Order: sequence, then C-alpha cells, then structure tokens
Amino acid sequence: MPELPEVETIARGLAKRVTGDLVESVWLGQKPEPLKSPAAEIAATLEQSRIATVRRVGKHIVFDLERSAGRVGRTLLSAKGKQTKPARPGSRVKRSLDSSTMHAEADKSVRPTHAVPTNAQWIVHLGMTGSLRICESRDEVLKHTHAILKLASGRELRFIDPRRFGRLSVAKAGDFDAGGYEPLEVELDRFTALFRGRKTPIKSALLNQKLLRGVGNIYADESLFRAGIRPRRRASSISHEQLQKLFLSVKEVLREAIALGGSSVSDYVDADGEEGFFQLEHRVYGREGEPCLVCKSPVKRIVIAGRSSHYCPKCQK
DNA sequence: ACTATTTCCTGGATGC
DNA sequence: TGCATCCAGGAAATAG
Repeated sequence: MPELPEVETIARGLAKRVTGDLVESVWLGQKPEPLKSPAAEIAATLEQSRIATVRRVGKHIVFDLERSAGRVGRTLLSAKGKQTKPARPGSRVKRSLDSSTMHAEADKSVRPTHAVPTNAQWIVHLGMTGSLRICESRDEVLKHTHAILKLASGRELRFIDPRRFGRLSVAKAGDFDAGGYEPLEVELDRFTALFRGRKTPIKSALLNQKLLRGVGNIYADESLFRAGIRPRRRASSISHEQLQKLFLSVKEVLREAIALGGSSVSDYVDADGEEGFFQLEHRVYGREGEPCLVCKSPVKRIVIAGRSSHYCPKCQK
C-alpha cells in the first residue's frame, strides 16, 4: 500500500530510469476504472512526449511531459507537403490567450520547426495495489495490466493494478492540484492550524489528504505513537505542545521510511523490484497484541473511520 | 463547512 | 479439498 515514502521511492527509481525517454505509443486496457481522464486524451497527451521529470506530489506520481513541436511540424510537412496551418500542438498550451495569436504568427513565419514544450503532465495514483514497472517488450504481460507505454529506448513502462484502486489522468502543466500541504515541507504554524476546531479524531485528520497530502494508515499510526497521542483523540483537543511533537514525529517517521525505501507490506516493491525495509521499524502498525517496544503493554487495534488503527494504551494518551 | 458512512475491487487468509 | 466469507484500505460519493 504505497504511501508517501513508498511513492517517493518509486518516483525516484522511475526518474533514474525513464527521464529523457520518449513515449512512442500507448496501449490502454479495457477496464475503465483506472482512467480518470478519457482514454483518447491520455494516449494523445503521452504519445510522442518526452519525459522531462518524474516526481512525487502527495501520493501521486507526476510525469512532466515535453513535446518538441519541431518534430511534429517536420513530420507533418514531409508527409503532407506545405501546410498553411502547421500543426503545432505545443504552441497553444502554455501561452496566454492574448499573446498566442501573435506568437503563433511570428513563429510560423520565422521558425516553423522551433521546438516548443507543451508542458503537460501524466498523473498516476497507485491506490492500494498499483505498480509501475519498467519491462522489456518481450516480458510477459501480467494479468491486471491496464496501460503500456512503449518508450524510444525499446523498453516499456507498464501500469499494473489488480484491485483497480489506482488512477491515471493527464493535465496541462500547473493544472494538477493534489490539495493539502506536503508533510515534509509544511511549517509548524500551518501544521497546527490544520487541526484547530476539528472534532474529528486526529487519526482521521492525518489521513485527510486535503490537510496533509501523503500520510496513509501506516505512517499515521506510527507518527501518533511517537508523539504519544491516541488515534481517537479529537484533533481540536490536542495541546499546542503535543501538536508540536506530532509535527516532528510525522516528519521523522516519513524521513526514516524514505531512507529505508518504504515499508514492504502486501508485496510492495519499488521501480527496481526492490523491497523496502521500514516495516521492520514499525512500532505499532500490524503489531496487535504484541508488546509495546517501550512499555511492554499489548498493542491495541481499534477501527476508526473503517481503518484499523494501532496504538499503545499506556504510552499514548 | 464539517463529519461520518458507504462504495469500489480482488487476492489471500480463514472457517466450517 | 472445496467453497463461502471476510478483510485489507485511498479517495470519491453520499448522507446527515
């Protein structure tokens, strides 16, 4: 179940291996659930785009795409002869409406094959069981494969997701907004303000992606344990001092988990097929009935908002 | 404006 | 051994 540290690990691994590669063609499966944008739009955006960067935003993986208008223009010209309206899909995307006409006119007359980045994005959410794998084209196409990107390097980037909780979408650059603050970047006063006046359990607030983006069930439980706060405590009832502790705990847990490549539970592996090791550092998650590592009390498991929540009844108040 | 609950989905674990 | 049932959970939708 990829949360922030797993997604960060995956994005870093993908960045190493596909940055600069060109998407030559795209195959999308028939199951509609994983597609948040129309299939034709996803394919059209990806095809003939260069992957400029791969990065994590919350639990999303964002591929920043660039398209060389020169390449497209040249292809069209050679195939169809001189066109009065050269197709340059890149020119319109970034510029404002006011200036686009002028620029288009100028570009057309002076440099019809000038490269203009289109600045689109491919956004992948892995859900519970989604994975992105770099394959050779001869590799067996696994069951539950929903998308295959053929790359100019000869490899394929495949999206596989048995449970289909994952989502694929495309957006123009700058249009994608995951909401919430990045937990590793947020400042203390903004962090504490998130919980002011909220009657919901602190655990639920931590899982709310509109407040903080990227914290999931494992890291919420682990952060609350380190901060000594019970998951059912109402967010508004937590003292400033305790929130300060939670602020530090969240960052500490996430940083340690990223350093260890995330937590490998439910067969999570990163882009290189490597397991993470933070599951060995879990102090409460998945340890129901086992002794607290600090006080030896049995770890309790309760359900909050349908999520299992683990805590030490003695260490957490 | 919030908050709580339900729904989606399948593989693996459990129970009889 | 086989078959049914339950469970995992992120986020969107729905209800209050």
